[in-house]
Amino acid sequence: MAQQGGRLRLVDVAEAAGVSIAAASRALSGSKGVSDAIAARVREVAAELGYVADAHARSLAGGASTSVGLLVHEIGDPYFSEIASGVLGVGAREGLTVQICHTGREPDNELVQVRALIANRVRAVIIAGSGFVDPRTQLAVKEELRGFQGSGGRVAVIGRHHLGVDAVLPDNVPGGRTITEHVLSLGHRRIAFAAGSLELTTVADRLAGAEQALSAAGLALADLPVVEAPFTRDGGKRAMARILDEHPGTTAVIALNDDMAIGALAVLRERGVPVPERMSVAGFDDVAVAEHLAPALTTVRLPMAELGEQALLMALKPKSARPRRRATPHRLVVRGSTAAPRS
Amino acid sequence: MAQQGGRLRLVDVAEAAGVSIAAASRALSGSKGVSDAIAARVREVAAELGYVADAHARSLAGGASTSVGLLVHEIGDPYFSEIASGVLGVGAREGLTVQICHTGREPDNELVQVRALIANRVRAVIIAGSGFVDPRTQLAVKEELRGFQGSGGRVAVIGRHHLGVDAVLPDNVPGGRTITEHVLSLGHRRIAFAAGSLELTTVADRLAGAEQALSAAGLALADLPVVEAPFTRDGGKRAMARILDEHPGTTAVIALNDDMAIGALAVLRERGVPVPERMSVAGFDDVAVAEHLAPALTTVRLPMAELGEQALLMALKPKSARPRRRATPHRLVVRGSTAAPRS
DNA sequence: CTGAAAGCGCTAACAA
DNA sequence: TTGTTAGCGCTTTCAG
Repeated sequence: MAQQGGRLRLVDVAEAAGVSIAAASRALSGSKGVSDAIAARVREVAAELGYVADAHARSLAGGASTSVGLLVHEIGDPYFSEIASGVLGVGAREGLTVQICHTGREPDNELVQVRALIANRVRAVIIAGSGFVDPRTQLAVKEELRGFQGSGGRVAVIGRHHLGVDAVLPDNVPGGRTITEHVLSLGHRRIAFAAGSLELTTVADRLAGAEQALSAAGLALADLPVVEAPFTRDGGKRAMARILDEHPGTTAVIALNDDMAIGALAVLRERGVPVPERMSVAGFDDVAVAEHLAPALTTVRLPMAELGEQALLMALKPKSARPRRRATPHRLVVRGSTAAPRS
Repeated sequence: MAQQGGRLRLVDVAEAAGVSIAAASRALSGSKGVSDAIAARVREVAAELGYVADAHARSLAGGASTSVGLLVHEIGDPYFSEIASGVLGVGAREGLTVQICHTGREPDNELVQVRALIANRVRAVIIAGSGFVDPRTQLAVKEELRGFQGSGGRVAVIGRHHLGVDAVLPDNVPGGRTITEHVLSLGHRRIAFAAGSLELTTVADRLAGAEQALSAAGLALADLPVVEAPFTRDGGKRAMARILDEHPGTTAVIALNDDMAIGALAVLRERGVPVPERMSVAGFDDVAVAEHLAPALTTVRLPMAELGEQALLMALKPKSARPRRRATPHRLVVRGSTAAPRS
């Protein structure tokens, strides 16, 4: 149960069990080629001593790495922390440790972080969060990941294309259509969009869905205000302010994620614009707090934790000939923040 | 820029630069004893080749580990994800990777997770989140951490006592007093507490602060309902339901964290109890969404990201003779969810 | 089935 | 300053 000074090593366990370190290794790593009797004794002794194998030595020696990497934009953002929760859950179940990096929404950090993960010999790298419309933005990362895969590493992405790897894809396009259809069905025509950077594929996809819904209703996205701002709560504030100032006739705002919607609601509250009476607000993601906002937010639910789980599960499977893609469902969740425009 | 099949190793860089691997090692790890000229050339070649040292080999060979571990209760919980954000921020700045584990609020998982972290040769372990009133609960963990420290590992905790290591301590006791004083000052006397498990030191501390405020006002905590439930949104719902059912005269509820407060607000909304007119609700933590709730939540602000930053910074300093403790400030944030009881 | 021995890629003595 | 060499703790051939 106790160990002092120098941590104990495999030799110590082997000696205590009266076997060779090879046998001890096999017993503990679960490889074939040890009698059940010895395996059992070794495991027992190891447990008694509180021995835990050095993961570094293990992976250096060619054993399987027991850790995976997760890269997100910002771990403090509920969207990503819920994804992370899914990843950690599966990781714990599989006996894997998870290294998490975040770029702080600074795309240039991505390369460094991915390299750090690879340097740590993770078995798999999971990248969550929107990619960029311009594929060149991620050339270096792509290159790095190719090398990683070349040496047996696995890669899975969540909500990102252009990378030629296994992917879990949230329903961004259909979701964009769904939420827009909802707002249209309420009777709104003077709709504005609070969008994150148009460079983000997530934003582009959600807008593409919106466009489909609009065309079906005889409207064109190009005729409606699409205000671009950071894909955050603060960006939502800025976008809402601009919509109010520059497009005063607007009756409904579709924010392209919940965080922006939260920011938008804050501005509307400050300015005394009643929601949904004077302005309907819709979000996207359904983060855990969406239902507790004032008013509760109408949004599109994405199964975030599940996204994370699926991605890790996918990354743990052996590589397939062609990249796997797995679409996840979405669901419209109508709450108090949207209503018919007052006539 | 590119590397195929086998990842490239230090030898490759050394050869390409025309120096010994020792020189290359020194140049890249920034140790003393290389001419600037060679150091520069090696670094240049390495960058060109896209070489990244194998962290496992490096740490196995006795070099400093470049990763730290963070253990939280549940990464999807904003309290912890904001702490994690602080840790990741400092980590990135210091060139450290961060392994995050969560127990899923299952204390029994803690030992396994801590061991996994140690097995990964992290330089430091940071444990965030309440400990347990009964010190025996964590005997094994404590033991494990002692061994870790004995072999040079560093440990810091956030909001947890009993562990004899460096600690960043949120103002739980003073904060508990502050929020209770606020509610008392509004004129409430029929106050109920929605508490997480009384086994959690955080809960005990916040209640202790409440007790101070109550005594000062001539009241006794023992005379007031303290409803125990899980320290989560859902627990908040359960606690609120019980308070409503069993203590109908209650005019104010102090939830011992924001998550519980959010749950409480949900139940009050469902049951049509107006807040704050019929019931005041206060929380604790000031998670990012607290200000966007309906009504906005009166709470005690704890600087979560800073907690994480401080803890990592502390853990990166050399061990001190006696454990460091660093208290962080709190601040009462009065919003719409509390008001005087209607007379 | 078992054990002895050869590394995994790197750093840290040690020599030169 | 440089280069040579001995391991770090483990897994994995390879003999026995």
